[in-house]
Amino acid sequence: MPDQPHEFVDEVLSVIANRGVSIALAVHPEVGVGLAVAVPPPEGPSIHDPAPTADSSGHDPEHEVRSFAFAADETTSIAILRAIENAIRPRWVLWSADTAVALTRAGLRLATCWDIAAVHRLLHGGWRADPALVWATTHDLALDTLPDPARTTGPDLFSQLTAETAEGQAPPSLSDGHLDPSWVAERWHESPRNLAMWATSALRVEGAQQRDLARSQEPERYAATARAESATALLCAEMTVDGLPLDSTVATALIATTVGVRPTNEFEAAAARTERDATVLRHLPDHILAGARPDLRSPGQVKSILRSVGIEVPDTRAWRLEPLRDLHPIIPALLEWRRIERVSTTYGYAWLDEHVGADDRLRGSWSTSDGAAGRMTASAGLHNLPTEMRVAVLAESGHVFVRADLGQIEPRVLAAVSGDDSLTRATADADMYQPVAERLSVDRATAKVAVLGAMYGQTTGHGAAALRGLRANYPVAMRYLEDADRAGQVGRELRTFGGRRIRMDQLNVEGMTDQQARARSAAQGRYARNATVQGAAAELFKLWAVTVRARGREMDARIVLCLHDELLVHVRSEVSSAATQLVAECLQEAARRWAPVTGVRFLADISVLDRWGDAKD
DNA sequence: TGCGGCTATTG
DNA sequence: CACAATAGCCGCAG
Repeated sequence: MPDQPHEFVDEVLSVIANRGVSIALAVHPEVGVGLAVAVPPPEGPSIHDPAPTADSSGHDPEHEVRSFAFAADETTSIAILRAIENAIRPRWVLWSADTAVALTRAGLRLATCWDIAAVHRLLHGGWRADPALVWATTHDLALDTLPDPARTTGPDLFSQLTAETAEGQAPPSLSDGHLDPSWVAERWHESPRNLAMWATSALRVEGAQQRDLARSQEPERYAATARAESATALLCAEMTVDGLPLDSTVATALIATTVGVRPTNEFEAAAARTERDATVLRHLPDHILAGARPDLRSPGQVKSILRSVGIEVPDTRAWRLEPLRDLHPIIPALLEWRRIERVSTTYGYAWLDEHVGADDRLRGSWSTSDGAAGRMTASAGLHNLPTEMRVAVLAESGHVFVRADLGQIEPRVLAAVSGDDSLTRATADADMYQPVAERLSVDRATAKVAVLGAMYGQTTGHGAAALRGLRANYPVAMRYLEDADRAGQVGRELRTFGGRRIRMDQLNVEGMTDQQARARSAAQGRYARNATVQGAAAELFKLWAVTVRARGREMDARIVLCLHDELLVHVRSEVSSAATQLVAECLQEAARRWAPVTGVRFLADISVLDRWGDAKD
């Protein structure tokens, strides 16, 4: 047992010589490092084993799992991992992206990984992907017998069993096969030895996921998606830690022009609120104001006060009130109040205080995929920052943003995943709605609405006539969408092009009227129809992003924002043209790897900016 | 206290 | 108000 970090590294590397091998990792800042790796036996494959059968881990049964443990503080742990990373660049197997966030915070940015949770979400859909569930799924255990972590009394309940496993290499599982909940909660980091066993469990799960991918409908493509998802988890960890450069002075000024100067205490804040409400309430007759003051934040009360001035509306959404502007002065006053109230509550001083650090970085947490079609998600308003606020997103001194967005990504992706030759030919045009319009003998706007309507499942309105034209001219693509729609309507399982499972388990029509059930079924159809396109677009986008991350490392290009079809890369000013070229090349590389045969053209609009808000669309 | 509904923002 | 997301507030059930 080595007691110096470099001896430990040497021992690990003496066992793992080849680059790119999978090493499972469990790490804790106060405990140390645990590693596990599958290695071939030293004498080579044995010849006397008559019929080697793949075990549940999915790894070659000839391979022996070796585990390593080292007690260390956080700094030493990071140094060890960095030495191994630099020597052989392994594919680090992680239980989840939490580990990647912790390592990134500590200054270690891994090149590649296998994110067990992300791969689980890819293969099985849904959001939950904790070790207990993933373990049970990969071991074909019944999910209804999953131990409830909340009701577990701790180690004492299973002390005999865990004492036994602590001596050997067996993963910490119960007699029924489920992961021991006390390990999931606490015990995994009680000692370096436990970390090594926890890593061993992770390695078995990774092997099982590889096995499941190998047996899937499209083994190579789905496995490629799993690797890209894992790399995306590393990118998300970095965006979570780094944040988005934001000039808080500019942001503060913007907020001030809308809601006024920052209140210095609760009293001032309340007074400003009352004053704001009064700009609307003064348009009301006295007898309404005589009772309790109406609450403008309550949609029901807004409806009643509008009724009191003779305006009857089914709801009070802005788009519905907008045409009624001239009917009564309270309408424009209310719309303006809503705009200001919105800034005040969601993108005001509280938002600034909570999410923007002293280093002028806006930080939210990023996740690799939502629970549905697989797009990335972000909190802290990173994905829905009002366009006016984007002028505050400012590159650091000596830096610029390279901003790139994919043009017409969803219809191009539809052409690729459906394999529609006619639609693929249309993608040769930089504006693919133009050739579609010519083919349908309609104007461009109509063609665009029709194509989008087909992907969203719209069946009524102006696009309806053009929809028939689409079916006649692009039958393969339209059939692809209609097949997905039908599957969704009856709750049949569906996967995106890259293999993401689209869950359809919310088919609960109990207690519904026939009409409600039909509406639900139609909604699921639209959902499924769109998820195949939106999900596949997300797969291409993520592959593009992680390619930029990998290739941009040398010039220290940092992706600071991902917005479904848009990338914002923060780079030193002197490499801006190299970075621009890189982003363009990475798109072509990603497209080639994602859909190597279809010949669909993908394009990006790329510009160099100081401020995100200077982007021209 | 938790959750559905309403509203607003984005792609 | 087609498809998706996050977020804040209100009203109501438990």
